[in-house]
Amino acid sequence: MPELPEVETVRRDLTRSLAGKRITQVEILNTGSLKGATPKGFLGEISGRSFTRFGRRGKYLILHLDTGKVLVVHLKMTGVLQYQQKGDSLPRAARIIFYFSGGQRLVFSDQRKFGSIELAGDAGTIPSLQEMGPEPLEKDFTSEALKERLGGRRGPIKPLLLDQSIVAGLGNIYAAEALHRAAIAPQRPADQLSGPELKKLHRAIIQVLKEAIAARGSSVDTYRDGQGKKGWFQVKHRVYGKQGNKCRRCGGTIVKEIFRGRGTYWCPKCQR
DNA sequence: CGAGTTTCCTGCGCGC
DNA sequence: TGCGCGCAGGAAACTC
Ligand SMILES: [Zn+2]
Repeated sequence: MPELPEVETVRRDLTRSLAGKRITQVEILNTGSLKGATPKGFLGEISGRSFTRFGRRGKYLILHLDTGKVLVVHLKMTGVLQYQQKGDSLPRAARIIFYFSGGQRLVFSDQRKFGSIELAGDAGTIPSLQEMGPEPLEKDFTSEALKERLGGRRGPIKPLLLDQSIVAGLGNIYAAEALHRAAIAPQRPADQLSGPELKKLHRAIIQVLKEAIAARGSSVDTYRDGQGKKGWFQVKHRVYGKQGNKCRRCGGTIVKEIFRGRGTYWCPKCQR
């Protein structure tokens, strides 16, 4: 599942691959993957254009066109954006393909069709982007900012970490990993976290995201980077997907539980 | 406003 | 080996 580190890896890859390339043609294989324009309108807006800048906000990738318009991409669970050379084999789940003048292509594939590419005048017009919380790797994400965003909410901390309006870019993997590093149980009511615990959590979020970016993300399922290659942070996971294993901190057994309808991985012995 | 529930979609793993 | 079923999950849309 692409979360902040995976989307950031793709952003960096595409920045290198696509700079200065002109789009000659677009092929829409699944119209449901396209938002903000009809297929015909999309072709008209995109053909002949080039990408000028590659941004990210939370798990959204923002591709700026030379017209000033943007493509806002969300990979959701199984979306992949990969740059291919002429002759590379097309992914089975290819949904939208951008062709470039040199014969290369950018392929958006998405097995479960949850992801999308939205054409917009600018990123600010998209409601979910307007409501996005602080970027955890920016300077304004302080432990005070985290506390303020949690705003005395009484619900359990884990679902709140998945709420993009509280912190941008965390998903099931990195919420679990950050809570384990901070030794906080997923069920703990957010308003009962102490000052030191919030500081530890804040630090854990930043550290795990930075380490994951350095490892080019977690390829637990279908995730691939901008070159179609796997990341390797999954081998560094301490709780996510590690049910039945021993906790590296306390020797306890990692469990997987369904909590609030989501798979939740944690160590009941050292996460309190 | 917050909190809970449903929906989207399809490959995979499981049980028989 | 083959079949059918249930599961996984981010976030929008909905209800209470
Ligand atoms: Zn432990």
